[in-house]
Amino acid sequence: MPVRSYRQHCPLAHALDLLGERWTLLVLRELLHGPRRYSELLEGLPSIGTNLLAARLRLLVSESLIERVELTPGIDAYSLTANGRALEDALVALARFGARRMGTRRGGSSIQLSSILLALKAARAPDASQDLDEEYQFEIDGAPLHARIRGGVLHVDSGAAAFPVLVLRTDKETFVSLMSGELSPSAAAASPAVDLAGAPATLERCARVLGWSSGAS
Amino acid sequence: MPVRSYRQHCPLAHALDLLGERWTLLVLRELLHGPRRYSELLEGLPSIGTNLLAARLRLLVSESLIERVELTPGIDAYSLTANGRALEDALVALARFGARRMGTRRGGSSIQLSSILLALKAARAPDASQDLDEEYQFEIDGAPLHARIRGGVLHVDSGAAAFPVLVLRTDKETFVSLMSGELSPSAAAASPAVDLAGAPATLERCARVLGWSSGAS
DNA sequence: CAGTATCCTTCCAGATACTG
DNA sequence: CAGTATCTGGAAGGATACTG
Repeated sequence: MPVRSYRQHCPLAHALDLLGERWTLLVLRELLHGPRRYSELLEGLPSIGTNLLAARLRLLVSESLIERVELTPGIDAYSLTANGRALEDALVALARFGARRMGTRRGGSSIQLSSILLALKAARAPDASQDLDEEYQFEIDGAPLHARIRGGVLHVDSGAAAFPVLVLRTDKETFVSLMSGELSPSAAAASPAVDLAGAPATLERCARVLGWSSGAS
Repeated sequence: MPVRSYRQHCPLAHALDLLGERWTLLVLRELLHGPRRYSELLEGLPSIGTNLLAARLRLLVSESLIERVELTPGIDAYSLTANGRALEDALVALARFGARRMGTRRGGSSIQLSSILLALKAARAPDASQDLDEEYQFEIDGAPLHARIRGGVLHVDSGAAAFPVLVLRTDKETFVSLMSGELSPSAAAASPAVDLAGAPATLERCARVLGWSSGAS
């Protein structure tokens, strides 16, 4: 237990005793979509400071929310345990709250791929998408991810889709401005920074399903 | 924006910029179940220190997650705004995580009524309760609260139930040991610290529905 | 690459005194 | 009652130099 505990018999206080320190939840965000090496974590968490990252990893390992794994012989990394994966709902719920008040991008802020994935997971499909069953694939700075809508439920993960109705290749900055509504789907389809396979109308539908602000409520 | 920001364009980082400081989420927990006066908040957050509570309240008001309201003429209090209420899902998700690793009560830890309410909201009804439709009422140190199960969905709130199949009066400590499984429903029914209206079998069912550990998985 | 070690700054806990 | 103001020790955080 951390030295600084709330000392309340409360599930929330207990969770915060564990996770409430600075950076902890962002480290878990980085690991939410697969194992990461120490140096990759440093990249994804600009300005964390090596001592803090090491301290957080030590804590999370000791609480068995994460574990060291051998990625390939000689290369090891950190990976979520089943206990750690149980936090996904909480991270998504917090992200959903944060997304509502985030607005368009602020100058000087960096963009992580893990943030984009989390933002996609935090989206809620509108009621109107109840009867859709299709997949969208994105490639952001070369990294593939996909979203599937089926029965009104959205499922997002990294990796390629099996039968996407749309493939959109672009960079992080452009994708973020698309999500925020700053860049409309039609403008994106025409943009030289975007490589789109699929009809522009499909991209419009995708934007509505994922709640990209230009179309939705 | 706080001085210490993560400066990432990420919905989670954004939420934590706002809520990540110590005490902030616990203040919101206290307000989740109704308006509270400054002195009531101090009671519910032992050891917070008047300056920190004032600082957190100032921040939350300025971000319009809470607002001052006049409870009765001359008496004012703090209350969640609609924006603040949007955090309930996140608090419940974190509490659900915390509950899994909380175990039985630690010596020296205090118990707040708001924590009990949150813990009840974090419960998930088992599949077996799909066909139940009933209400349970609790009175903990005199404060009424209730849980309703219907269609497999659990709804918990403060206040009295309309047609409870069970009324259980006790103190916070006993109720907590009941929730943790330390005290079995049958032992509780016989305990002098508990005043139960309703069949012991009903209390057993209630304990299963609310996931009190002795019966459930 | 994967961390420790170090130094310095900022924040927090706890106490207490004061104001309208 | 509902705060604000001030103080002090200690813990956490930030930056960077260093090591196996």
